[in-house]
Amino acid sequence: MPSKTFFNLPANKRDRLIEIAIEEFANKDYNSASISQIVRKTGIAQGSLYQYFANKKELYLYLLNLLMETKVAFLQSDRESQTPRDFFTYLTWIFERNLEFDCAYPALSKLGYRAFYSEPPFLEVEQIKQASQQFMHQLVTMAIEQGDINSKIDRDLAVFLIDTLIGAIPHYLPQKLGISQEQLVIEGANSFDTLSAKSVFQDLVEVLKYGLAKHQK
Amino acid sequence: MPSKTFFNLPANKRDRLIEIAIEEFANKDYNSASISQIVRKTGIAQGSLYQYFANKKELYLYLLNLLMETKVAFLQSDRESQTPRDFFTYLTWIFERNLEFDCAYPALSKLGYRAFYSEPPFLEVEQIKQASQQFMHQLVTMAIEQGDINSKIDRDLAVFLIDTLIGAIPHYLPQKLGISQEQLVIEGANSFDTLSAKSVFQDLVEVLKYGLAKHQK
DNA sequence: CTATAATATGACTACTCAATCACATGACTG
DNA sequence: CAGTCATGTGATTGAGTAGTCATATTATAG
Repeated sequence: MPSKTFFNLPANKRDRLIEIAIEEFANKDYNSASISQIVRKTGIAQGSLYQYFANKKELYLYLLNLLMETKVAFLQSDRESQTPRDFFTYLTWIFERNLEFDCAYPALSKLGYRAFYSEPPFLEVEQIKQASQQFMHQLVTMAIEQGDINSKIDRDLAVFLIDTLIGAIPHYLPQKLGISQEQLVIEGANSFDTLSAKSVFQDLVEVLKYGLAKHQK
Repeated sequence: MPSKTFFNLPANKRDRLIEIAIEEFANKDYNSASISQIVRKTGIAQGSLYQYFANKKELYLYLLNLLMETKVAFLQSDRESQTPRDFFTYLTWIFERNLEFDCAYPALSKLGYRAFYSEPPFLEVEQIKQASQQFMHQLVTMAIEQGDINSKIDRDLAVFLIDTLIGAIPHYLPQKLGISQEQLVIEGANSFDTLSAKSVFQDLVEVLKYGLAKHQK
């Protein structure tokens, strides 16, 4: 969607623009994020940016797609993602891997949480969100077939539950582990105890497991 | 916090201002909500509004406090709220009563969801939010003492879970019951099947119950 | 009727914003 | 060298913003 000109840009200039744009949209919601600010920080002329991207929305959606691609690549890079296993073990892995991603790309992932778990500024965002929900829907369906999840349970409800919690855990984790968002962005994975984080995930998934599994009575 | 002048206002004028202001902050986040717009819609002079409220923030916090008071009054108005009972029955009641509140005060509650489940624009909002979380913390503590919740479970985690789901259910419910947000605002409680809504709540609480209760192994 | 205090008013300040455009610069080609 | 095309530039446009202030209106009291 960006213009050819954008891709002809020297890599360092392009990367710098992307990085600064991500930061802007990570720290402010779509309406408050400012093209002028991005232009000021990069040192690029305002007119130039509008030769790369038709408008604010196009830039934003480009970044959002970049996030999705980066995330898919990140998740697939882990060998373990291929090996099949019990749904709740897999879910724990998703939580852990998600956290790793957030530490590796803090600004990018913040942009994503803002996009998907606040009011989406326009339809396209909602569509991207629904695509990722559909993935969870498939997983849940498989989990039901495998017998990991009780077939009596409404699949939509299960998807809602899991998806909501995946989206909300970044609010809980820093508070629980006693670190601020800023620390996490600066120090990344070093700012907290990986084991405590994992144990939080395990506790959470445990609750989901007992809640969603087949239970007697 | 508003000025004396504000309270001296004829009731209909004051109410109209409040109503329009609530609508503005319900439909846009704090930064995008516009004082100019509120002034235009009410027909009140801009200078007048700034005699009632020192600034945008004061107006916003006034509305947020109004929400909290209204909600507390609403919940306490139900006799059932007094009768003690099992935690998960009570939780179901909270979900149901919450929905009733949302239908009774759609704009006001939307303002609240925006305030508490998006990035709070400033510290005061976070404090109000924490106050309401503390209430849930007490309930969970009691539930553990009563034996409704497994004492092995981290109370913070349980509070997080419940609070997150209470905040997220308004995203799920309209989608599940096949109605739009707008319909709900316009038609209120008539736009959906109350029984289906209740059954969604029961399913959800059931999951929480089995997830959080004492379970063998 | 007059003086004082309370309230209303909307033009105005100083600012930010997304987007545009006329022009400048550089690169490659014949 | 001239000509063409791609790209860069930042001042400008038009619209919006929160908040202020001098002035006007209204209410109250002596």
